[in-house]
Amino acid sequence: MSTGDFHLPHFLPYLLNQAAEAASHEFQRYYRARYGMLRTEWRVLFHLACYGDMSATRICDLASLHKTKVSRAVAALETKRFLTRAESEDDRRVELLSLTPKGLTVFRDLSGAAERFETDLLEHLTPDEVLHLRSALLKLSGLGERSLQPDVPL
Amino acid sequence: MSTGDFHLPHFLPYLLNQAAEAASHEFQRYYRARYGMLRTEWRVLFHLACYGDMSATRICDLASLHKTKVSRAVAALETKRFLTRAESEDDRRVELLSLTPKGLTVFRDLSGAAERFETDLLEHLTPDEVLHLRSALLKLSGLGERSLQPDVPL
DNA sequence: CAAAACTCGTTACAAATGAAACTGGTCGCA
DNA sequence: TGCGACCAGTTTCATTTGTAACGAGTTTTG
Repeated sequence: MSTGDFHLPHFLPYLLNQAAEAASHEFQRYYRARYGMLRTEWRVLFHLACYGDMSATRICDLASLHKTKVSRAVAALETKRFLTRAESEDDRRVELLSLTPKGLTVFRDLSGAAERFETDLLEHLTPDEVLHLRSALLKLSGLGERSLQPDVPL
Repeated sequence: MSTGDFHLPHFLPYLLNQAAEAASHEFQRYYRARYGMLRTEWRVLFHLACYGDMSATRICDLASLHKTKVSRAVAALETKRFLTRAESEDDRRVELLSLTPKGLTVFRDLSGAAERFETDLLEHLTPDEVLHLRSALLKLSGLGERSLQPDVPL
């Protein structure tokens, strides 16, 4: 039958999702098995490790995550003693999140694993392909703009 | 601070996920608002429309979806009268799924919308970039192999 | 041809998610 | 100063998902 000329594997949102899931799969198994972590948890951890201490809201902005998700991830990471909170002195609503040494160690383990998984992934692409791929994805994701926002806007 | 040289927006699984979510967002709003559909539901619908009638298990294989997800999506689509089931004569465990005319109409609407959203997305990329992008994503997704499997293997 | 092993699809229960209400805190402005 | 609008982060509740067990049917194998 095959009605219409729409071809599913050419539809970019679909293709992107399939590629994203396939690409994330091994890494996900790793951090789940090893630290019982959820996706949002490693993301929060990585944001703190890569960009330094910051508030939950700032992580929401950088990672396009909803604040409830981040709130729960922060709670989980605190329970695991991977981070600590400190009330900001400027604004007592804000909590400044910092990784503990333990959290930092976990980050180093995870980022090492991440790099290995990524290397495996990229094995099937030429370096040139990888370059073009990242550039295109960066444009699509809108990740470029966000990271330019200053820490304390205006 | 910025510990380690790991740069999050270069990590492919992360980048892919961000791009995938950004790319899916508008389309998701559309099918949710218009038909109260979930992601798995449109995927099932599209598989039937693009590849013709098939069983739930075959959709699982093609789309890398878990059978419970597909089972629930099929139930929802049946409730909405977008598809019907017919017990296979060869094997009474299997249900052959077919779109109703109504389901087909919905597909035509959704695929039209999908194409418009995709066009918008691709506006920021050159045709050449798009070509490379799709090719790389296809390799990463493993979607290439799956679609080659015959309907009745061996 | 009967019992064991396997497959299709559903269901039941636990865990994760999303939306909205809520708590405590800050800011603007009369 | 005090009141209303706004913001950070949490909690609650409904929805969605994942896992494991299940019922019914088929295939294998002895």
